[in-house]
Amino acid sequence: MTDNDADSSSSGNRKPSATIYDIARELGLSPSTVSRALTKPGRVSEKTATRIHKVAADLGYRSNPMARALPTGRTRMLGLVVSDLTNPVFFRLVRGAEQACHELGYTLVFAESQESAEAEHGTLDRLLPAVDGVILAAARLADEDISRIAGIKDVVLINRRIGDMAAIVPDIESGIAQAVSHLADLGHRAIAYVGGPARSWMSRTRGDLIFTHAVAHGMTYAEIGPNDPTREGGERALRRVRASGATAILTYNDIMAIGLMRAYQRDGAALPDEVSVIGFDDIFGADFATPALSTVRSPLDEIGAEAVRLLVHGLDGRDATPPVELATELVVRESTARPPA
Amino acid sequence: MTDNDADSSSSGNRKPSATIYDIARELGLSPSTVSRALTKPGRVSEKTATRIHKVAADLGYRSNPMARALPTGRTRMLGLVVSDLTNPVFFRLVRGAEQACHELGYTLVFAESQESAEAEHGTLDRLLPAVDGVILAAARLADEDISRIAGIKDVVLINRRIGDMAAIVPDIESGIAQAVSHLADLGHRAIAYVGGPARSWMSRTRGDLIFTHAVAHGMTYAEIGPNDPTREGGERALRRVRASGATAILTYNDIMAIGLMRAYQRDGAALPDEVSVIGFDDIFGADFATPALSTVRSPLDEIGAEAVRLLVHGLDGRDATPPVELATELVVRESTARPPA
DNA sequence: TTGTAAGCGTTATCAG
DNA sequence: CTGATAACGCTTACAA
Repeated sequence: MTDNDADSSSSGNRKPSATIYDIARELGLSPSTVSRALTKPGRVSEKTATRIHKVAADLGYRSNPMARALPTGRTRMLGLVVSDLTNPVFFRLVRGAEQACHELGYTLVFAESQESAEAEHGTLDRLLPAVDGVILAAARLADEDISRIAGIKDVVLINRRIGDMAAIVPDIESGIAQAVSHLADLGHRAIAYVGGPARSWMSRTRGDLIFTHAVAHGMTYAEIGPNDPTREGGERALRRVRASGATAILTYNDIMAIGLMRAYQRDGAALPDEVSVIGFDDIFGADFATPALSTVRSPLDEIGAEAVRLLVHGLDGRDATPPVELATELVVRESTARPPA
Repeated sequence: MTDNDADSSSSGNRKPSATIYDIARELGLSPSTVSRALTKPGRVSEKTATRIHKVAADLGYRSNPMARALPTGRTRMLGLVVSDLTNPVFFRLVRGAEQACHELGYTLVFAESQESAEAEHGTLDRLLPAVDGVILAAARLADEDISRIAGIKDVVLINRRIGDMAAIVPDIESGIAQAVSHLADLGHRAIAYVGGPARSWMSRTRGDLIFTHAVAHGMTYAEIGPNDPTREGGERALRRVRASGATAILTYNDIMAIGLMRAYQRDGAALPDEVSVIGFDDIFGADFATPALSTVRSPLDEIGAEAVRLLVHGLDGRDATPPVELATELVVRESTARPPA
């Protein structure tokens, strides 16, 4: 059996990758010296260190993260849990998180947690033992599930607060204030908020803030929901939205806004002349919807990155830096206009 | 309850999770028996097996994947490498892959490989030792880089062929045939293809196929590219597209199509009256662009899932099932019409 | 500065 | 059917 690596079936007999033992043997050193040279700069003589690095490179040595994780208890992997992989909101989040991980030398692992029941036996349970900590961007997960997870691993929440758990939440009020005064300036007097899932902390918070600002502007406020945070959710809300008599609608997120607009248009309504709509997040595609969607933009990438930093900060035992308040802002596009006369 | 779980800083003194030793001690058994009971059904007496499972549940035991990976050499993790996390094409791919992983008891890990240089030192190198195999959906990765990776771990390619490496590629011809005859039926005589990155196997393949079918229909064919596979790439192609004199445009992907349409519209062109455009993939948002984009749809979810199945199939030493040919199909929406008279 | 040896949680081999 | 015992690749006291 000669070393046939060029075998067509890629699986099978691949030569095992080099270990610190191979390097040690090659150099007549002890494995521990090699280990030190590779991980603890300065704790090994300059000379041997360079020799070791050279051989390591020659052998194409890569440290085995599993083997390293055993004695240290640290895998240098982080989990990111989202509620729906298909929701484009998460992609900028993922992006930011992935980049921060990269900078910090961590690897990102994903999971989708459709419902809390799923969380019990699903991917999450397989994921948890493999990571050092978890970032939770799963609006639909129940508080109890999250507490359970927090009892096992370090957790950072995104867009949600539970007690004093570490969390990254942008300053939503800034964007909402802008949105509501924008609407007021246009002459709207009646606002409706199409909410998301009942469980969603963020949906409630947005609703409350919109309410406060609407009232401050002497506007009327109606809340419609809970709804699925999906396009269909937005579409299905149409009748109740119409019934509210509002001329300006804010939805829990952009997808719902897009769904709602589609439903209006199918109904023969002219947008934005008949109603103004504003979404949240500024997801991919918001700008090429028709009309282009005005929205309260969240700095999703930074949120993802900050969550990672906060998490590894905590992991390193450093004091959890108080979460930076990231600003949100209104992006005015074409879905808002004066109310009908 | 002295169990002070409600400690404000979540990090710190978490109680170490139970091991098979804990279970063994509790029951006066040997660890190996516990291990068997938990992994090899039937190789342990019914009675002890149930006792073990009970205690395991009571103790909240989760097997440690790192520890398991060491003796077995298998981490039960799969890597998914994409070239741009921000590209919505990947959403559905990821979705499908994640689900298949879930079913097979694997965990999915992600990496973004912007360029091959990056692949050398970046996330990929940290990822590789941690996974059993990799799915490559990175059109921009050079063949050599891929070969290098294939020399280390099992690889399955997506939307690309290199030699006889395992790959999942849908039957693009079916969709292209439909697209081109659709255009021919509408009366178009001149087609242009706005290609993607020079390195992209898929871009070339699509171009070649379009060419063949265009000629077969007695149409004129022009190729424009290479271009960035982004919205900007599509926008920037406008002048050259116009210069081609084509009345029907196919672009390498949907985002470029959307970019191109925007550029046309900014230029004052009426779509689809002036030109028809067709994209590829049917990404999120294609249907709410204006005009709603006609596109050659790929079964991205299934592609992702099939890639995973093929990969773990190979991992298990079973003969790599010949990749199923998944069909593509034209989705006609509003971006195609008769050419101007 | 370097080497020795123990141990991390599991699986696998071999006896009993 | 069950129990010792030796790996797996790495880190980390503790010694030299």
